[in-house]
Amino acid sequence: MPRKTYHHGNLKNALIQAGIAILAEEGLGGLSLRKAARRAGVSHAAPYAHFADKQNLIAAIASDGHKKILERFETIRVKYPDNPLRQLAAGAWAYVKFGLQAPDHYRITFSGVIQDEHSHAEFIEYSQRNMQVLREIIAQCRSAGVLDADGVDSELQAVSIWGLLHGLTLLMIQKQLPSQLIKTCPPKDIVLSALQQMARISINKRMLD
Amino acid sequence: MPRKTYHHGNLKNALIQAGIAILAEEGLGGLSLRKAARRAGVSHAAPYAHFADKQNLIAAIASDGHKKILERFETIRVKYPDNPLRQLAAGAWAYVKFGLQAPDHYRITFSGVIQDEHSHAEFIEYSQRNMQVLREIIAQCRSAGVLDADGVDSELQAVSIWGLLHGLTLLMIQKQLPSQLIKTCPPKDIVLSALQQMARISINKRMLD
DNA sequence: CTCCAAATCTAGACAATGTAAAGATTGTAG
DNA sequence: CTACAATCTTTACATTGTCTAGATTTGGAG
Repeated sequence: MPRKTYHHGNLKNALIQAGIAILAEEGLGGLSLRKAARRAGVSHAAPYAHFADKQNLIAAIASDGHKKILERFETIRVKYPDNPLRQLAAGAWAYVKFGLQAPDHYRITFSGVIQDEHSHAEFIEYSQRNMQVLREIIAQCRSAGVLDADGVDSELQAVSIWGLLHGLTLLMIQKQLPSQLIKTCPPKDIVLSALQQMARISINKRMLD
Repeated sequence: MPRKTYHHGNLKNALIQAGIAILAEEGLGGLSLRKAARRAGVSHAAPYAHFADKQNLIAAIASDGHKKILERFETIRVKYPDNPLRQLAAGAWAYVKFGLQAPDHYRITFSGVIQDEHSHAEFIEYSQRNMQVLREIIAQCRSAGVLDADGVDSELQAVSIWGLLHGLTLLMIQKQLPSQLIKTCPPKDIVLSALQQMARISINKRMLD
């Protein structure tokens, strides 16, 4: 069905949503500017009024991924305001869960399309805020004495935990973990165990929710 | 310069090497079947005698990545035959270093192109052997008492360490770690710290080599 | 050695894609 | 109301993945 108005009205956002939908239905390989334009009901060159090139659409989709992760973090922080350890546990699981629920959206979010520090300001912004949230949670855990400092710089601790979660998420998404393990051990248990090994914290499965 | 013989002689391998070279020079986005064919000095359809489609060339390149990582592991194992802890430390760093030296080769190796378990037998083979090596090193560390078992299933321990290294490698490759940290802390220190946090092992920087 | 089938390579074609250019339509600031 | 800027369409072109038909070469059966 063709549009009534010549102008779409909200094309930029429609293209981002179309892109996310394509990722969900057809995966990374199915994403194209023209297909997104078709879904939004505009001509194949219309996107160029809003995105300089395909990379910029991808950057916008990646920003949206970071934003969604950030929202989940914020939700958890207000849910357990005075329990930083639970924030850490639940936040970690929420992060991984986003990856499992929207695998290709997650992958594109961390696909490393953004090299230039100056372009894609929104992406940089959200990405840094996510890192900042993790830093804060870890700082609070340390202050509360529920997370070992152990002479480890807290920045290095944050980066290590993030790296761990990121790596496991990708390996799970891409089915690269030993099939033996996958059959006997649900993702949640893998994350729980990994977190305990890394941070030596006393958490249980319930605290991931 | 055109070939002398009608038949290339070793086209399959030449295409793989061409692909790896393209990855090094132009990155993931620059890789195309036709470009690889051009480099090998054959027509654009010649690759189809050796690879059913582009995915199969990618799978072959990914297999090569796994093979190179495996070779590094083996080298380290014969270098420190009776020091499993050092095998773990040096192996971990060798893994990350491969990612830093050949970022896009590393990325394509773990890009998750292989979904079907039955196709791409070579990839599955190498991938499993890499996992097996890590398992063995960890088992030896445990037996030698230089790595805490701590009630953690050894498969989960292996997967966690792998996830950690994989995640950190990607974040470093894609420059997604806080720029503040990058400026003050070389990759080697990041890996060393992460390993110590995860496995609570007593290793120093020298042992990574 | 001969000859044929299989393996390998070329040439040509097609659809999909990213993207540039030129022009049409619409919203809006003055 | 009008001129300008933003938005959108149409047309066009190069690149790419992949298919088909045919040419060349190789290896092995007889």
